[in-house]
Formats: sequence, structure tokens, C-alpha cells
Amino acid sequence: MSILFAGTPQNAAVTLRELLVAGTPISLVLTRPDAPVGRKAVITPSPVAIVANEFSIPVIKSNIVGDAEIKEIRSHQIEFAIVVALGVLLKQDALEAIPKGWFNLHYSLLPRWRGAAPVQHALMAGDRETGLTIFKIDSGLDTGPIASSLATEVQPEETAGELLSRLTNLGVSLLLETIPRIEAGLVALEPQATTGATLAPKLAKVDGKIDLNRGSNEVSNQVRGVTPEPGAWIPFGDQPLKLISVRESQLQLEVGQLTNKDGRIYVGCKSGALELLEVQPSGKNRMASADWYRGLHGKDFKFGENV
RNA sequence: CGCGGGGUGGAGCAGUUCGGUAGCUCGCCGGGCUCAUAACCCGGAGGUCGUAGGUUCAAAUCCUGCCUCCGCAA
Repeated sequence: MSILFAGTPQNAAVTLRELLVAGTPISLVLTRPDAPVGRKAVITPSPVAIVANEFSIPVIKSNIVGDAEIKEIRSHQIEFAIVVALGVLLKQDALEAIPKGWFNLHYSLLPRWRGAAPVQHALMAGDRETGLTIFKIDSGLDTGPIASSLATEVQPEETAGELLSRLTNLGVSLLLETIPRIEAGLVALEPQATTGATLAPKLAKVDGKIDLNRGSNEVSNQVRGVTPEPGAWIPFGDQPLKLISVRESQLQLEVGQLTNKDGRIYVGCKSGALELLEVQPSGKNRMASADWYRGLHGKDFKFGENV
């Protein structure tokens, strides 16, 4: 058996490592090219490329899977491919280049949340349950027939980062259980349900801008959904104030009103309030919100004014 | 050389414009008050002001280099 692993970011790298440690016969890795990282734009290999390198597995770095890449994949006698957050679209001829096909581990219960950011969208929508789906990739966007899936309950204060990390671990188990069945030709591919499909497009910075003119439950869902990427923030003066962690509260305040109550910092929503636990002002490290509030010297501040 | 902000007792900040004894709100330690408290009162410890030079009678403050943290943009 010879498997191609395709993926790019950190959670894909974790998955790759766990699969390799478990003895999965991965003989080729496909990932996106080295890209600039951070303020200094240092050209850095993707996390997946780094793990592949550690295990001395050959790597194809490309943003497209075209003729050259297909030729190289063919030369490795690949039986099937496992895809985890690759960030590259596969065309028909690429899909056909591998005998048993490409299988994608997707971080939602398809057909709900098709697209690049399923974990974030599930939290923002307030889903109580989400999960994982392994499906055979077809020409659509996350529309292929399902090989296996696993549901999990969303924890009350879980952020997208925490949930993704949890799903990554669950995903490794699901892959370890599903891969042998794919190899043996024992997977029963079930078409996705024809109803309940939703899209989960990639999030941008503006999606992290918090609108306090909504209920505290919705605001809290949004914050958790965009944490840590792209990050929740509120305009504060002419700079963003990042919200690192928050908690929903039933305290009633005017919308945008900032208050210190018994050492806890609250900001009013349309109904209820948001307790700020950790914030990060522009140009500063993250800090406990009480520390940040202290630095305001008791000024009576209200978000939404003064912007 | 993409744009910008910061580094001042343990925390968050002020003071820098215009050089002249290190300040505020907290925390910590001790004492007091109280049935009691994260409340209140009194006292105390703790800082070579990121770093290296320069200017000056005198530098947190002005000049130069460097280190370092961060926001925006990619």
C-alpha cells in the first residue's frame, strides 16, 4: 500500500505526524509552496512540509495539481490520497490520477458547512453538535460521497482553536479506522444528504469585528468562532481592541457600555453582556481585562462612541 | 528598507512637548476597623526608567546605534 498525504496548516501537520507514528505507509506528501510568514515575511515551509521533512518523505510543493504534479504522483505508485486542509482545488484529471481516489477529512458533518472554515462557522452559528466527515473528493466543493463520519458535542465555552484541536485528534482516530477499510475496498460510499447543505467560506478580518448590537449569546458565539483566527476585535479609539477571551453574562447594560463590577469587566450587548477576560490593545501584549481597564484610569468609556 | 505603536517597582498606566528629588491605580507585606468581606483606614517593602554610547552642571525626558514586544498591511 502506498498513500499520498495532502495538507498544509498546523492541524494537518499534527495529523500527518500521528498517522506516520502509527505506521501508516505514506510515501509522498503534497502541500502548498513555502510562503512568507509573520511581520518580517520570512519565507517558511508549511507545517506539513516540515513534518514530511522530519520523516524524510518526498514532498511536492505546489498551488495547483497540474500535469507535472500528476506525473510525479503517478511515479510513486499511489493507491489513494488522504487530504486534510490542503487549500488547493483538484481538477478531474488530478482526481483520476490515483486509482482509489482522494479522500478528504473535513471538519464538519457534511453537507453542513462545506468550504474552508467549517469549524469557525459551526461555532458562529451556535451549533451544539458538529463533527468530522471523511468523503471521497469529487469535482464539487466538499460534495463527494461519505466514507465515514463522527459527531461530537460542542463544549459551552469552546473556541474555534480549541475545537479544531479536539477535532484534529478525533480525526486521527477516524482516519486510522477508515484508511484500512479504504485500502481493503470495504468502504461503503454514501451520497451526501440533499438537504441541509450550508457554506463555510474562509473568514476575513472583518468577520472578527464584533457587533455589540446583538444578544450576548450571538456575540459570544461570534467571538468564539473567530478565535484565534482571524481574531475578535472592537474599534477602540482609532485602533482595534482584540478580544482574546470572553464569557457570556446576563448583566444588563447599555449597548457598548464598559463597566467594572467587582473586578470583572463587562461590556453591554443588546441583551445581556459580555464579560471580558483577556484583551489585547494595539501595540501591546494580551493582558487581563482588569489590568487593561485599570490603565484607562476609570474613564467612563462606551464602545461605539469615540470611534 | 511596506505603515505604525510600545518597553518606567509584581500588573496596567502617567510623566517625555518645554531636561531639574520617581508618580497614579492595583497587587504584595505589616497593622487597624468589622460578625464578616474582593469593603474601609494607617504604615511598609520593591524601580541602575529595555540596552550601549553621545550632548549637558544635570537625562525617564534631547541625539545616535542596537535588542525586544505588538497593531495594521501583505
